Amino acid sequence: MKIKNDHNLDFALILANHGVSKTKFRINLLNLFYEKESLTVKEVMNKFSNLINKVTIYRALVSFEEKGLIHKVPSSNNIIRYSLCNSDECSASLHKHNHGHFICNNCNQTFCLENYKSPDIKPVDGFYINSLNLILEGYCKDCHLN
Amino acid sequence: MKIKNDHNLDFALILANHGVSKTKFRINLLNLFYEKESLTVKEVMNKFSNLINKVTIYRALVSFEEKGLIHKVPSSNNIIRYSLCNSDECSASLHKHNHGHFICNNCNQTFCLENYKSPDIKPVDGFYINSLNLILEGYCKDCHLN
DNA sequence: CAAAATAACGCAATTAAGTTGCGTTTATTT
DNA sequence: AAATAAACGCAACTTAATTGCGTTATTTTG
Ligand SMILES: [Mn+2]
Ligand SMILES: [Mn+2]
Ligand SMILES: [Zn+2]
Ligand SMILES: [Zn+2]
Repeated sequence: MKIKNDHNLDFALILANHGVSKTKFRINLLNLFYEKESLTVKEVMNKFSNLINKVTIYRALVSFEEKGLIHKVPSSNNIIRYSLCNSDECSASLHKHNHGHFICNNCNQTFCLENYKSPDIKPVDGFYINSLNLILEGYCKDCHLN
Repeated sequence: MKIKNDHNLDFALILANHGVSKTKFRINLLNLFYEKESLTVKEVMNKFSNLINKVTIYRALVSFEEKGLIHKVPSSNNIIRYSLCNSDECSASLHKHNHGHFICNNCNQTFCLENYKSPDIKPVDGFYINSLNLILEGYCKDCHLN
């Protein structure tokens, strides 16, 4: 029992429970997702000071996604963002959050908007639904002023 | 008064009203948006049989967007989609639709889901909101079977 | 309506996100 | 500890998106 991170979580154990190999990098990557609401490949690269090969990051993200640890967040630019799955609301094959997410079109940070409740997922004739996301975009406090 | 399209609309006039130059291509492009729920650059290119330079398409889409004719549709892949603004719900600076949109992760078609009502836009402390989108993703009827 | 001004267009070159193959290293299983 | 499987790094590649610039089409003005 040697957990020493800001979340009192055993990230190696979480990885193991999801069938993901617990390498140093992947443990740190999972930790990172607990610190930031959402991440892009570039943001991960910067966080690791470019010491990790970008291909490794891409493949780790795909692996995390396949094993139900993270999911993609829709946005209007052409950069893929990932966000930690909420164990209450997400399963490996059906992702939703009960609240909206705000994406700043300048700094690209994302923020949870607890005020915005997203509708429940209900089946629709002939559509196989994998995810539901309520996306708000615009400028955050910092970026609006500039 | 020589309007001969499937929508009984004078696309040249609409362009003029929005301050967009009415070239043959842009008239046809606007027409195209009235036929398809959403479009990517590649889809536009194919519709014009690759006769229009892709840079021209990119710049026309940016122009349409700036003038409030179309807006981006968030998605989880890295390809930008545009959709016609709804004059009832969209303004040049604030875009929303009152219903969710479904994106097929295989054929990339989009479908309006009138059953899914999106919440109203309400101001949030320190956030400047430009758009609200309710995005559902998965597989459409055709692509689910394959 | 013709000239001047402005906006759109096409082409070539570039940037940057994302992917693939393969040999090597690290982790997991037996 | 040996065998198996997964992760990693590097180089090369693909493709979406952007930029510069000279040319052509549209719009504005006298
Ligand atoms: Mn999820
Ligand atoms: Mn709109
Ligand atoms: Zn911002
Ligand atoms: Zn489909």
